[in-house]
Amino acid sequence: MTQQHATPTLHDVAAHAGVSTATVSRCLNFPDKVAPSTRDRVQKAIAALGYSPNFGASVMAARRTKTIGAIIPTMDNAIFARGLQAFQEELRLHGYTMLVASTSYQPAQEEEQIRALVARGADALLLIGHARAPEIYQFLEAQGVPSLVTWAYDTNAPRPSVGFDNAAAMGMMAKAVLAQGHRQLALISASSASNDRAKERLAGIKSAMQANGLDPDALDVVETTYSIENGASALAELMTRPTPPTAVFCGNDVLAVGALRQAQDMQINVPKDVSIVGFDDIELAQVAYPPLTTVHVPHREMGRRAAQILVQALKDGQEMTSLALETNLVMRGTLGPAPAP
Amino acid sequence: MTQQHATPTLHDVAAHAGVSTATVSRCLNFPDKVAPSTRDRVQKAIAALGYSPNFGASVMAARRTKTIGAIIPTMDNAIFARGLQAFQEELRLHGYTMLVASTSYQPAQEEEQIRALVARGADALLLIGHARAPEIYQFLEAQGVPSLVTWAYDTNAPRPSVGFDNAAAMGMMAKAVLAQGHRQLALISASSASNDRAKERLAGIKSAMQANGLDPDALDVVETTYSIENGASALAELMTRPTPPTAVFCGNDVLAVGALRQAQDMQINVPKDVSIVGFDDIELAQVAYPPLTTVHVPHREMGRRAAQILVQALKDGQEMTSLALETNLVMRGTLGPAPAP
DNA sequence: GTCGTTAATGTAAGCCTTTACATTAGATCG
DNA sequence: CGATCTAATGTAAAGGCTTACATTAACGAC
Repeated sequence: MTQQHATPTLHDVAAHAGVSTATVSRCLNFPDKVAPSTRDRVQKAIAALGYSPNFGASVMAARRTKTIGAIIPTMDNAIFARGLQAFQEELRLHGYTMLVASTSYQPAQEEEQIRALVARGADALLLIGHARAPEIYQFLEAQGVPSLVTWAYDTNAPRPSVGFDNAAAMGMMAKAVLAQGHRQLALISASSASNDRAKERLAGIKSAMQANGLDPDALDVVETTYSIENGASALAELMTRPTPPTAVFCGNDVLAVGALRQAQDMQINVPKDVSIVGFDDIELAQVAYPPLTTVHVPHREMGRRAAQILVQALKDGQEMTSLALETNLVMRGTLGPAPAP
Repeated sequence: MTQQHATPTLHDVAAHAGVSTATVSRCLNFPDKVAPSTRDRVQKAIAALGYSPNFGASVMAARRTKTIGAIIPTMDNAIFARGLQAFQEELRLHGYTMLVASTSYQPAQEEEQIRALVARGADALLLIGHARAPEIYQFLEAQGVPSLVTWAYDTNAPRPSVGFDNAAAMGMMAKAVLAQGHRQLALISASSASNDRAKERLAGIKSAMQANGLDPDALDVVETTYSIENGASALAELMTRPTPPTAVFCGNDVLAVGALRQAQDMQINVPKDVSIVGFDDIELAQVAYPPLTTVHVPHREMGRRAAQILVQALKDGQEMTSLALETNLVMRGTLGPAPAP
């Protein structure tokens, strides 16, 4: 006749408080739909029994998990960390949980992860960049899972996004570089095939060149994967070409910092002999030596806003509207005037 | 009479394949418990209907979510990113999903997150460091949620952990520093009050000092929060004291890199005037200038192993056994001989 | 052929909440 | 005071899967 010590259920709470299960449930989900006195009683019962709702049951009954999935290329470097942290913090404020998955910049892995998170009950998804197969969007549509693209902003894209104009941001940087007299330009970039941010940034440079009367095709592009090592070897390659660049754009700060280190190793002075500029303004940038001139992206705000938009959409079922954020140049020590020929 | 296009259920698949729901379920969860021919038929039905199991229902029926929570102090810097990435990858291999939450190094927030993840149905938890209120462990015990501590290894601790001996690791570094003739030592560290890693690392230095006939109390400690900025101001403070240190230990690489930058700003040469050493060996370390001498921690392996241990424990219900990992010194450019007095 | 054994499959009882709808009790008003 | 309305609460039906247990089939051993 000993008391069972199974975890208490809604039922137990209801009995203890002398109300129906519906009332307890309402207390939990819509507190102001129940009379204060009843609410009190129920809350006491909950406390007394140490009740905590059963997640599975509530997911099943309510047909939502209060979970939002975020699918990012990588957690390995800091590019996405700060934005994601902000995203998660904001989500929490609204009672949502974040589920992260990473794809190592592989479209196939991304698709797999998207399906996995949807199967896992994600109520909505945060995606990086617009570029992906149309079937994926159809799939999400069919499953009724809203998705928000971030780290990019494109008025022409059919889907909502919160981010910044990668082309304009990099274009701004290109203008600054050109203003320093550089004419031999190079870019170390991620492969632009399946990465629309990379593609846009490249486009930004090219159009700035064009605006300055330069041939955009003269831009020397090395495509590689984002890593310090790869940034280093890309720079090595560039600097040993017949006509080495005097300014090197990098697709992000990680590459830039690698390039910077390589220049150092090769005894090439930055920015005297060659200028190197990055993109993102992550922590690395200010610590590099010389401190990296780069494009500042408001990662935290982007994450916060994305969360707000998503939660709002989930709440009212409305379409999401895109949001453009500002980027700006951070002039530090790695951009200087072009060396005299 | 149009075909309903509701999402198909197990039931539909069973009907389509001409088997019972139990068989379909088994096909999904224990494929080798069903005859190959049946399995084939079921798989075809699944494909034909585009069936995907309902997460909520399966959680409710199986009483597990196949989700493991990871609670880390922060995602903002790279300290935990790499280990977590490896943790997640390994988890995926076993069909588990990772749920992350961060605490900003606040014990209260950590407790909240632990409860949130458990409420959210986490089957197990990954925790950083041993130090937390006993009630939390009791709570986890009561809820039947296994937890594994990582980023620390302590034979004396009552709970399983996979990590490394923080005291020994930092002790090793201290020995190297002392061998360079340094006698005026300082430490920039996180508050050791609720951070056992910090406490252990401090202890490691002190015992090395003792072993060298130095008074451990002569160690000049500045406690602060992990950030580049704070590392910088801590160094500024230390270097303006009446007898500035000749060697500064840092609780992690983030602090060290901040200190390094500050030294630069103050025109203090590293390592000629002062040596600075870090801990963790994150990406930052090799990019700093001069490249940081630090303690290498096998983050990826730690994450991978933690995942394996946890999954195993979940599978067989056995107790977990601790695992100690090796750390090693990475001598780069920021540790040099003590300057002549 | 009979029995025991094992492998494959089926039956059906949960699992615990949410929520549409029904009911009841007060409050308001003509 | 009866009708109407609203707020608070109750009733009970899903919701889709897992799994203990039951059943059946197949195969050898005797």
